[in-house]
Amino acid sequence: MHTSAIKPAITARSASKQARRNQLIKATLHCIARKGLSSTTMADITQQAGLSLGIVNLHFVSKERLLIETLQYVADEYQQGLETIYSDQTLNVSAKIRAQANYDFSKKIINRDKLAVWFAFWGEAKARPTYSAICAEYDDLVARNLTALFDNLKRAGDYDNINPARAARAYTALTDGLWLDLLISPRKLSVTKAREVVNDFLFSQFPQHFKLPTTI
Amino acid sequence: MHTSAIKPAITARSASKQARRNQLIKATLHCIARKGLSSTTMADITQQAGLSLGIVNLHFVSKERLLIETLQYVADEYQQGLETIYSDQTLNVSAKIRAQANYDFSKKIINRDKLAVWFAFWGEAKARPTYSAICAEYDDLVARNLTALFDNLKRAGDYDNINPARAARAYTALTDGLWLDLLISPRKLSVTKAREVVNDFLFSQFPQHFKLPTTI
DNA sequence: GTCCATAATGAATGGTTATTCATTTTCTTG
DNA sequence: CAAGAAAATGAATAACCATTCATTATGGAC
Repeated sequence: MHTSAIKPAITARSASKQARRNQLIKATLHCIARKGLSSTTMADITQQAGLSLGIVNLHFVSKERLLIETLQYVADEYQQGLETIYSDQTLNVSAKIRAQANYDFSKKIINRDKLAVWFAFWGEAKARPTYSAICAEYDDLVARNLTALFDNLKRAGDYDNINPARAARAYTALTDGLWLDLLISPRKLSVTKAREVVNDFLFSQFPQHFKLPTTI
Repeated sequence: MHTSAIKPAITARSASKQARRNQLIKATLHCIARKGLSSTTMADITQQAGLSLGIVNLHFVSKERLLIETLQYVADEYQQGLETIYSDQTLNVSAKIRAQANYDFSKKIINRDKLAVWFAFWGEAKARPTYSAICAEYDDLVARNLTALFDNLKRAGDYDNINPARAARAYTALTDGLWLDLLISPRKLSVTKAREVVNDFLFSQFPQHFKLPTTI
């Protein structure tokens, strides 16, 4: 009763706090996707969450902090998915690359709402160092791991002309650019087509390890 | 005296009006790059231009209109440069592609201020159809022309595996992504490196028409 | 030089929005 | 159940900002 009573109380309390924070972050995501970063207000967010106006300041101190934690949330989610792939011992090198390509264009990562949030923050990044710091961090993870994977493939095949670091740069730039296209002109570019573009790229760099997409 | 006096007066007047508009657009560009789209105010813009507070409403009716015309200005500038290349009769197909690649990473196009402006608007694009319409328009121009150029190369060489439309998509996505990288982490990616990535890509797609970059 | 049309100014206005905090509600503990 | 702490509320506040418009400056025509 004595000692055991303390811990549940603390956990229950902090758990509920974390739940509220997540609830507000989710609401923020939704609002940014619908209205854009610049015209999302505290009233929008709290209404979307079904809570009262003062709640954000109670849990996040300020709007700016909430926005930062929202970006961090999306970045963390993406990063975790990738780390699961990178650390999966059952996958060989090319399977890992394929897994990342699938992941990068999976429903979890690229619904238009999440894309809108990414680009909303990227748009403000130059003016706000905190935003670019968060973005740069995940960029680094991808660059390091992909370079290592490509380097492995290079040793495994006949790929004298390949520069692994540059190929990794190209891959991330390619996916970022395709995401942008999916956001801006979804009528012109479908997810299926975007996948084909990535597959083309991988095949052109490592023809011994990736298949040529079915339709030319 | 009679008839000749009318014309100069009109031109002088309208020229001065256009000059004021351009002055304000330039100031807007500068402010967005420094402070971000969301925290650029009318006071910022007019101060930057060295003019009075009411001037924007006089020349552009509203802030929103000024922003739209600012985006249009940057988009037009980019588009004009490209059209000059596409219509240059002295260049053959691969020279045109090389010219575009040079142009896309020239000082005129990618100073960080202009990149910041592009991405600021892209960030708001989902929530504001007017923005995405302007962006989509230039996207289309590039897609059509590059596809045609790649198609030409395909006929000229031994490129059975190439899908010209997809290669064009890949090129634009690649450059968009590299621009983003240059904006977010300029410490990690230099313009020189970005150019190498693009050259690698062109070589990998059309090895008979582009040179392998010097350093692997 | 005078007049007048046009351009520019910036103080005042009104609408919007983040933040605060006194009050109320909810939940835990004994 | 009582009491008290923690969480939540939302009306009030204060800051900010786009827009307006009465007033002033400018420059060309005669």
